[in-house]
Amino acid sequence: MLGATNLMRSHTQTSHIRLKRTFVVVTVAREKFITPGPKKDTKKQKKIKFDPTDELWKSDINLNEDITKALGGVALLEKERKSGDPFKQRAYENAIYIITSYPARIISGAEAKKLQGIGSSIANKIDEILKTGTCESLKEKQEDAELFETFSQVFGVGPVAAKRFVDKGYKSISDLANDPDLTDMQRLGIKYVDDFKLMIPKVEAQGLIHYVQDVLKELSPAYIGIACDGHRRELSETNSLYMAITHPNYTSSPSTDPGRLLLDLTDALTDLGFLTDHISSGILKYWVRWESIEGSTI
DNA sequence: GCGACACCGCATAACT
DNA sequence: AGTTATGCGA
DNA sequence: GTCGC
Repeated sequence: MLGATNLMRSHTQTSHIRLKRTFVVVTVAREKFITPGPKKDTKKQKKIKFDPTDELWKSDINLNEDITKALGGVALLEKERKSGDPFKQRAYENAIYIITSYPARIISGAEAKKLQGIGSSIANKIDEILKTGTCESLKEKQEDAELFETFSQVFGVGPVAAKRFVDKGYKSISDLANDPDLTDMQRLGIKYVDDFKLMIPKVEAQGLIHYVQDVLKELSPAYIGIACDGHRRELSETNSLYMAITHPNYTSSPSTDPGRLLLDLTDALTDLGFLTDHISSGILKYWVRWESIEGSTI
């Protein structure tokens, strides 16, 4: 939460809106969420540390594209196989990023291993890539990895579900629609798979924000609703929209909060026909899909 | 060799 | 029925 | 997966 004022600290809600094609997400931030955590101290490093701001690392072209490409494939396979261990995944991404930025041709795994972020496992793979041009494991499972990536694009489908779909033999997103075990969120994700990829131009998002703010004002003039995230950062377009809403009398307490702050708003927006599909809904979080109203200027 | 690598709310499944 | 675990998004 | 203890 940016600029956590006293107001934000005691009571906060976020609303995420996406349009035309649109989605609204509303969350109430808890005190814990905006409390800055402890800083970790960095230690000495004997390995060569990657610093993207250093002139030394400024490389316009990737001199090791064969390596990073193969590693990218291996990373995807690992993700598919292990249903996405986030730490392993990050380790691969980090290594690929470093090698891509490396301003010289890598001629051995040992050379790469000197870099902080590249250990023996990736060093060995680099040797294999340099020797054979690829990794053995890549050849057989390439298609699975690609399908895994495709299915992962669906909102509500994570590594576990994506892997399940691959194992079931599905070949396209349209195949997923018939799966008997889809969650509601996944059904919506399939329905709006293209929709979710659309960006919301700034001007359009502003209209949405004002619309929500007007509805909020009508509920109670004391309500406060402000845009966050991409809008706050003045981006020309965003792929989603968040709002934080609150009220002077509101305090976020899971045990006592009846959730009315959020529900009053979403009920009103639903009655107006503004909200359509409800992705999820709770006391602290409310996600919905919404359509622009026919003839409306927003 | 072994834990850290950020955290949390919600929906749903898997428990008891 | 209530409780805990898992998957997911961000 | 890599790193640091």
